[in-house]
Amino acid sequence: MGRAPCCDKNGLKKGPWTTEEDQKLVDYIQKHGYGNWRTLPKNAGLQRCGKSCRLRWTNYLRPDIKRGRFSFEEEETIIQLHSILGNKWSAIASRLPGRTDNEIKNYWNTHIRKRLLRMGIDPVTHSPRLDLLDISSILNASSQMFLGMQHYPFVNPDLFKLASSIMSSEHHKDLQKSSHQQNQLCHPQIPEFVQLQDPVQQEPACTMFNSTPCVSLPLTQPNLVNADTYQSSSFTDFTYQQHSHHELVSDDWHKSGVSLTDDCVPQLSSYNYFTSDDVHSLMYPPSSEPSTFHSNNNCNQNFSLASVLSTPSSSPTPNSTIINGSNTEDERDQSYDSSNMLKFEIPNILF
DNA sequence: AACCACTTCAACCGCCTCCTG
DNA sequence: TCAGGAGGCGGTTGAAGTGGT
Repeated sequence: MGRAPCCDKNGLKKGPWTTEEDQKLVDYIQKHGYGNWRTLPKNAGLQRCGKSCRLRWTNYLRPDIKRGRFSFEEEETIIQLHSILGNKWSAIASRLPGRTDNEIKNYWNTHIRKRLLRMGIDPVTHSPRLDLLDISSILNASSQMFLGMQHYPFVNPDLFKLASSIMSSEHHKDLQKSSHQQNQLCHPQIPEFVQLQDPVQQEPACTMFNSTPCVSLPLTQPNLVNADTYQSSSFTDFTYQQHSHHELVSDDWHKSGVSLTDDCVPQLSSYNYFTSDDVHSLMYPPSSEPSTFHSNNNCNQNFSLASVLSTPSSSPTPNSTIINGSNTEDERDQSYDSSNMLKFEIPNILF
């Protein structure tokens, strides 16, 4: 359907807001509250589009906005949530009190994204950039991709619970629509939002079990399972990609050492953590050749391209550590060295 | 001091979803 | 059920700021 402009653009001011305009908007909202942005500018005596007023209020004038630098914890949270939610800036912002989606989006694009790229990490997938790796080795290894699944590190459970709750609420209605169909196939204890069906294919997008598609996940967004489930399954974005394009049948799970519970939940045996040396070798490789990334441990076929890792004590200091502004980019890079964020390893099978 | 390149971020644009009549 | 409006969201832009020469 056609969509009329949100406002008559003729005679409406654009561009930076003046202090007078800000004051008018603040005064009006303090007296009458916000809402009905279409009529608000007229009532407030502003020659502005309602959308412009809303944006100005939500991104700048709102009294609860936290201005200033992002703390280390905030940045860590952004990265972890982004690895799960993708560019859902509003969802990410909802978990960072005082921060707006616009601010987080800008910060991601101007700081975090660049840093990840410098580190050879794809900011979209949170995986090592494949264009920097030996593709042939990767292809050869792809058939063994699932063998090391039991060694995946896992997303910080707390963060994952947050993300799960976000996505759960966001997709609640959609899930209500589709879940009853899937429920016939799945165990009743399977949370609704792991039973999504690919709306396009009309078949499970990620069938994990060949005969009984208990868990199917949408292709249009990162894998997301219940937080409690995730503590024992630990998908990464990389595995998501693989699973999305290669149906994972039950044999794969059995071969990989993943046991299936009655709840159709894969059980993983252990979590992996990484030493700071491992991270350092990744972030500061001896040469620009990505293939020189060394596999740090003795777990053969250990494929842990985790974008977000468990950070139970992620904060390097008891108090928030400011990493934006006063610190240089290099210093900020190094600050990751002392945390276990952004740690992943290249499996031996890729060499 | 002037110029240029680069970075930052507020603001805009257009699309999408939800709500209402 | 559907059309249309309102609000929300993510991508993009461009002015202002900053640093280097």
